[in-house]
Amino acid sequence: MSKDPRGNRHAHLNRDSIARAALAVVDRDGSEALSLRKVAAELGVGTMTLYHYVPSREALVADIVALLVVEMDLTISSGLSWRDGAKQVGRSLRAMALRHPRAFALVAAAASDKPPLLDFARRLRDFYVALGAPIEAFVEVWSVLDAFETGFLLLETQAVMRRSTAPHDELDQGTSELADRMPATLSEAAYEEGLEIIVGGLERRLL
Amino acid sequence: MSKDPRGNRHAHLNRDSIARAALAVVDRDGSEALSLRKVAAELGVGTMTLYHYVPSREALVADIVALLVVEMDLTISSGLSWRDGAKQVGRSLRAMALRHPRAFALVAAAASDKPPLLDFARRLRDFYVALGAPIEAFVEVWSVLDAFETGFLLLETQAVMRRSTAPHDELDQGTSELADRMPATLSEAAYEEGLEIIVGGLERRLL
DNA sequence: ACCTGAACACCGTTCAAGT
DNA sequence: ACCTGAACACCGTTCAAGT
Repeated sequence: MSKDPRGNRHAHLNRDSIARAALAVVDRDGSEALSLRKVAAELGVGTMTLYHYVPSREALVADIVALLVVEMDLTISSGLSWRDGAKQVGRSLRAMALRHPRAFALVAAAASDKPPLLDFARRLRDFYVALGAPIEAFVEVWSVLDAFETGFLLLETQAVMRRSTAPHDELDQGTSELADRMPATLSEAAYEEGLEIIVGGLERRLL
Repeated sequence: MSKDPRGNRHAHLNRDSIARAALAVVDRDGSEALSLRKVAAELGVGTMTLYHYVPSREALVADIVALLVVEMDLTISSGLSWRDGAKQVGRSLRAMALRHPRAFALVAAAASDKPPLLDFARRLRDFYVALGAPIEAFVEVWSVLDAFETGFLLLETQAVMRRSTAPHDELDQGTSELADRMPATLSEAAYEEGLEIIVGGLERRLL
């Protein structure tokens, strides 16, 4: 290991690069296979070196969630309505989930009152306010819409992961039929349908 | 340990009693604290004894989910409409989630194409069919409604668990305000509102 | 100053041995 | 036949020591 001018043995190592390596591990091996030891090995450093940048495994997971959440598109194109803005966010979340199906469970399980998701919620609130949505309604709108999106994408990413592994053999007929219809249902069309129902309902009721 | 007539040293031990002990551990210590070793200690048996009844930790978690899912109320009172049936199921799921806030994450993360949840999906389909809902629409209705309910209750059970621990001190003002308004929003009223929006929207669109 | 191996207290699970 | 301790291959994390 060569030393950089400041004496760091690993100049490429920092909180961000560690989070990216961790996300790569999750994308490849699944979220339950994430371990500090594996991430350290991936980066070619000793396990304990990571503790100089990240205080705990929990913090590392939060960093991964932060990395995923910045991928979301909250840009405001001119003339964007509140309805279309909400749908744009929903589609952007789905695109992120499908880019990282094995990591999405971490987003769904992340605490909504702490930095990575709470910061995102703030960005989202500013987005809605900029679109002219009444701020009082924000938390209501966000919770109902976000609940649907998280729940749906949790199901859809599960289905995506299943598709790339084994089929259902051992199950009886009636049950299998139901299971086999799920992949088709957990689709872009169903998601758009859900978005339309909820965005339409919220508008009629709150705005 | 005394022996029963059949020679079993632990007559009270079976897959169901193990699942109940495991659920008790999760309700008390949280889902991430679940371990076979702890459940065995709770039951006063050696860790390896559990393997004669449950094949793996994964199966034990599935058994816990099955235990939770049978708590749901799918009884059909006479004259029940499809709309009210859907709401009854939604309220029953919420009641279950609030009875087991620390265990609900296991339900949300459970595979929807395997026995515990798939069996429940079948019961649910029969319930909707009995209420006169068109069977073709079932998977669509179920996925949109279930997505909202799972997502919402994941947020609400998180908030419930937070309430029984520390408050938010270290966060800056604007962010805290947002976080502080969440508990009030993740309430029965918001859940009912979401149910009404979605059930109404689905009826208008599919039925 | 910066990094890290050894060690500790946990896991799930296999296997061979206890009664 | 029924049960289980010891052991293995993993964890996250502490602490004391390496350069």
